[in-house]
Amino acid sequence: MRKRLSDTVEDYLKMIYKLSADTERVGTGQIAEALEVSPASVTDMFQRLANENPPLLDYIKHQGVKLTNEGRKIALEILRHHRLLELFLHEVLGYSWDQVHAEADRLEHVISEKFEERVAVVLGDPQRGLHGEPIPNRNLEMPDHPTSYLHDMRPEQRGVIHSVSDDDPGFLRFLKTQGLVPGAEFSVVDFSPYDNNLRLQVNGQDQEIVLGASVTAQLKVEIKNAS
Amino acid sequence: MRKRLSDTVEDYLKMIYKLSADTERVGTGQIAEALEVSPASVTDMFQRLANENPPLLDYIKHQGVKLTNEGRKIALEILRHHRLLELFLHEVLGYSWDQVHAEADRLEHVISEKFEERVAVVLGDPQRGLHGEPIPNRNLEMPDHPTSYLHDMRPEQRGVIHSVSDDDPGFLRFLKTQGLVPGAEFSVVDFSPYDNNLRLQVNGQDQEIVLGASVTAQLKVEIKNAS
DNA sequence: ACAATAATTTAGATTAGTCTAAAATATAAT
DNA sequence: ATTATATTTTAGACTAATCTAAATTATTGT
Ligand SMILES: [Mn+2]
Ligand SMILES: [Mn+2]
Ligand SMILES: [Mn+2]
Ligand SMILES: [Mn+2]
Repeated sequence: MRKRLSDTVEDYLKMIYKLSADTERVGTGQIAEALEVSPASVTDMFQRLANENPPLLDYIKHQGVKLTNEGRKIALEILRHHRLLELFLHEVLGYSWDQVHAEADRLEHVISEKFEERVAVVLGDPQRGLHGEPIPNRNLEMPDHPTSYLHDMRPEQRGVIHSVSDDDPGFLRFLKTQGLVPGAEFSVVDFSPYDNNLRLQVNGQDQEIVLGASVTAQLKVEIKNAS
Repeated sequence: MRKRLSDTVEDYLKMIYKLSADTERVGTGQIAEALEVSPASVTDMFQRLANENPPLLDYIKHQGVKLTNEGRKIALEILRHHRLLELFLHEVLGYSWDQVHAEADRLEHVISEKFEERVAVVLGDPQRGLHGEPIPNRNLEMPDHPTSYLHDMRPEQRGVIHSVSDDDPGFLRFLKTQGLVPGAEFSVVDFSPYDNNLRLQVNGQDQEIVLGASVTAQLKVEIKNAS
């Protein structure tokens, strides 16, 4: 039995995990920005979590933090809850894909292991969330998944939308109108170097679409090998 | 939009509502006992809730509190959440009737109005909870329900179990083995004045059973008119 | 290499919810 | 009607999580 952690602590760990995809260490300012709290609050929390027993963070002054194995386990636990819940809200309670995130963000801290397990069974042990994200398995191992963004693709390349940023309902509704859902195949037809706009042809859509960097940086893709 | 209240505040209001079934005003000590906090903490909370805008409690020093209409609405809201959730956990996720309470006690504070509504629809707008309790309707009106306890019945009387105290898993499992579930009909065959034991014949059970006051005081009954 | 700027940390304060110990008040008993 | 007991309230303190303002440390540009 692990000590009961506050929602706040769980949110910090989850966010540190997410931002660790990009950089080895995560800085005070990044977390302050992402969680919308002051940098001073973040420093305080970093210190507290690094002094926990066992430590949840590896903290070096002025250089930010790295999750310990303990801390990562907790982050993955919460992420599993979140993604199972989103799917559950959609499949069982009929939420639309832009409505699930906010509800899951609260419930993820509150459900028991039993609830998690029952939901997983009802859903048939899914490996991917409603927005395409990989779901950590029962042992909290994260399945392999692509790490490229649409943002970095160039003309001639073909790909499949893997997963999309899920926290902005308006953005999600927009994506759906454009057919940009996980599994959608597309090819890049043009690139504008100054604004980083990409022109795409999405399979099944009759019009080509042009997307700015603020959109393309939110879409993870699997890049198809040229055949 | 009502201001977001803490889980703690919601628990106080819910408990005050429950204890108000017996006495007009609820005292400091009763709540301290029920919520397992010190009397000093309760006094503090009584004062804070009475000074809210609008006030959630009507507090008179040394005489305890009464819910205001505002306070009652919140208590009923949480109670509706709790009872819908218990039923949902049982029907949809396969929890047994002794396992639902603890989970619902945490989730009740966290689900949105939308979640509540979807669950109500999935369950077919139930009027009674898994342990027989009345469920406040969408407008937070509590349906009519009996207020007698098995404890106060006497030989010759017949009755139906209406609802049972739901917070002790062991107690709930015991009740099930005795056939003492909501809807069960029975007749009182004997009463022992010194220990308040009651001997019952429960319909469908072959053995008569003897129940002490600590059991009979936990069972709400509908008393059948002699016919 | 050194000053200017940016990021981070420390210091001190605040709020909700809790506690223990002491003071005040109400209830019960003689 | 006093006294004894039980209950409630007040006073003062603690923790988690936050803030602002000031101090410190890093980074960057010249
Ligand atoms: Mn999400
Ligand atoms: Mn879990
Ligand atoms: Mn319950
Ligand atoms: Mn509600």
